[in-house]
Amino acid sequence: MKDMALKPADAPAETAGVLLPLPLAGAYDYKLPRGIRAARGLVVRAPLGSRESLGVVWGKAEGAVGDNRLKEAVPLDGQPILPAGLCDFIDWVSHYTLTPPGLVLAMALRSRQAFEAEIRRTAYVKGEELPKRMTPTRQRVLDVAADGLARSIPQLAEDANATPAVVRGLVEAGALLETELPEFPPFETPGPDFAGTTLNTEQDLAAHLLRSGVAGHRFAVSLLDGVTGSGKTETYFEAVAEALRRERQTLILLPEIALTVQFLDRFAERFGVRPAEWHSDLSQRERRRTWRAVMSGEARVVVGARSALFLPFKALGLIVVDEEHEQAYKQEDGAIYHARDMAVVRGRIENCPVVLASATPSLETYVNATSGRYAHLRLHRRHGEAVMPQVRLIDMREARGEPGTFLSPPLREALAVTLGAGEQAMLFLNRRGYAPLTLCAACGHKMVCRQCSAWLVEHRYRKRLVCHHCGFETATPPQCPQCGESGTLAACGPGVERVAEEFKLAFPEARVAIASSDTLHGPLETQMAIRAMAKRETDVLIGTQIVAKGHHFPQLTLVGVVDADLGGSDGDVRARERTFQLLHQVAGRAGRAEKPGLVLMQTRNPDDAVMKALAASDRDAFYEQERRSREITRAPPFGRLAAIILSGRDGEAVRVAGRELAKAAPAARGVKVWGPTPAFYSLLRGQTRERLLVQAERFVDVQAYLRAWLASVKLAKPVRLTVDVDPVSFF
DNA sequence: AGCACGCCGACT
DNA sequence: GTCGGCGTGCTC
Repeated sequence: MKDMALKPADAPAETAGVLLPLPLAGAYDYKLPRGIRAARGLVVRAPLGSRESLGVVWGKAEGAVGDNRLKEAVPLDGQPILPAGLCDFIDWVSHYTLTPPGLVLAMALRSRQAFEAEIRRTAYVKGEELPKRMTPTRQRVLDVAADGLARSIPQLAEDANATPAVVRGLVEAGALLETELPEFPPFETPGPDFAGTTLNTEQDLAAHLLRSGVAGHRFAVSLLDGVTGSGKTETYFEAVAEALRRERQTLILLPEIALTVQFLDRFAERFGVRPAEWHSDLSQRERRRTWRAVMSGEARVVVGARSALFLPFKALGLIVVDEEHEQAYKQEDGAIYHARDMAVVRGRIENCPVVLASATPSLETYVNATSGRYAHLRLHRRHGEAVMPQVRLIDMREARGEPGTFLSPPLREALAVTLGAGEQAMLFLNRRGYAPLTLCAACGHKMVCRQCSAWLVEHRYRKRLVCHHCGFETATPPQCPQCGESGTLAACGPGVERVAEEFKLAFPEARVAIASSDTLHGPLETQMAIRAMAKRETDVLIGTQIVAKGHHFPQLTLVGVVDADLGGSDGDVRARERTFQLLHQVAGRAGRAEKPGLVLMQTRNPDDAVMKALAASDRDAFYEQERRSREITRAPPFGRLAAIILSGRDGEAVRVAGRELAKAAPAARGVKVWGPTPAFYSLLRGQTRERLLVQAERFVDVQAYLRAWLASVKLAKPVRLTVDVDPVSFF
């Protein structure tokens, strides 16, 4: 910062390309004040039309606009500079995802007032002098201040049980001296050796490798691969400790905020203090505080959701992506990116190790780990005596119960045995509400959302039909809106509510709880339901994927999967992988203490590779099969995919645009373009959606191909075009 | 993203 | 006659 002033004051003003946090194609040229060097990353205030925007010096001026017409951008006070690693990362993400660089910058500058001058607060400390007149109240105030800490007037008054007037009197008398307090209390530094850990041999070996990676200060990716309860967190905490010892920062990414509370406590047990947090629920103030502390290097460890990737780390020494296979890492709106993949990129740019942790890695990561691109650190053993549960398949083509029932006789029998033995059970069905489809028995009319093309899901407790995509709701009508017949609307298929109804009928005395996002509002209620289960106030928990994640119930010995085929093969290359991951995770809930667990999965495809691998508890058999199938079909990671989504209110315009775009697709070796086809939910929130899919061999530069293609077409106004490089969902 | 300019309905 | 609705387009 200092050398910027070294330029002679009479040197001509420099120009620079300034990136603005707006969806513009590139940087805009500006003049800089005389004597200010155009250093990349320099944060400026840039006049823009009639207003002013924050901007960042990005490079040389492009020269598209004449120098005489350039406005002057002024550096902020203190001439803050974004870390070079962040600037390079923004460019990389922009290039890879085909997102305008300014939009990516906007994600990085999400704390708008991050650069405003610190608001310092006046505070008071005890001085040398004593007041001429001493009263008991005055004495109390001085006693409180005796510890030397600076406090505000109201704070002192409150702590000493006095009125602010008394405190002010002491200030007048010179017994309290005015000082300034920083705007925020500093982040405390976690202690790498606060609490010792005992690791088993396997964990110790993995921890050793991770530690030396951090010490070596080099980019390398490791997959920390271990079943639930094998101590992945404890193991990578050793790498965090090493980064702390070396005075480098750590970023730990978690897939969702709901998981952070428990995580923060666990972190505090190991390191003495909670780490800094970063997620969308932070207040403006907390955001500003954390952003600044990350940039200054004061925040040593940040735990956050995917957006934490765009924080201005001063000296990043380690990135951990926990539960790396989670789909929540894929950002689907605004800039579309996969936080796990971008974490690897950031690690490469920052020259630091990246640790991916999972019990059921994504196939991409698995392939990278088994091919030697990533280090593969496996943790096989579970804590204590816990063993993996036994998984048995129930062939629903043979074992169906009464029509309209969803719990097969073998599953009912197992439930009876478990409850009879005084143990707990869980029924898993990844479907909210009572029934996913309501159909008129007389005319066959299906109740669908007018905004979306999705079925309306019946929520019987609330007596409403709900669209799970746009939130549209309507009272369940007494008669069919199509043919007008009464009492003909029939619920088709099960949701958790319906399974609960059937269960209660069969086991009237059992204590049941339903866990879905409809019954549990927020992490607090989820926590309460989990506690009730842990305290054995619930016998059977019936839930959606909300119950699949890491809670252990020692008395839970039976897990029933109501429909293991859900989410089947709807054209999504990753559907099988996701089914496997989810069911594996659900199965892991059973038998975590000394009691052996049993998992029963109801399926109509018992010969499917996913089911067979689950039944044989042979995870790698599934991965190897899936790897081969992806290799044959040139699906990721053996080929590249990119989706182009066209959307708009005017359905016909969208379809026309789709056809025109397809016609303009350049021919290229190793590239196939499919579509346009209506997107899976072709109508979403009233928007018509069409999709084109680009399938390319690995040697193809997909971004260059897409750029050339999209530059050659001009779309009609009411149609929006989004590019999704490496799509994971096919909505 | 803002904010201006611009061309059609109900009002002090 | 104007105030204002938000559609389109530009900002170095």
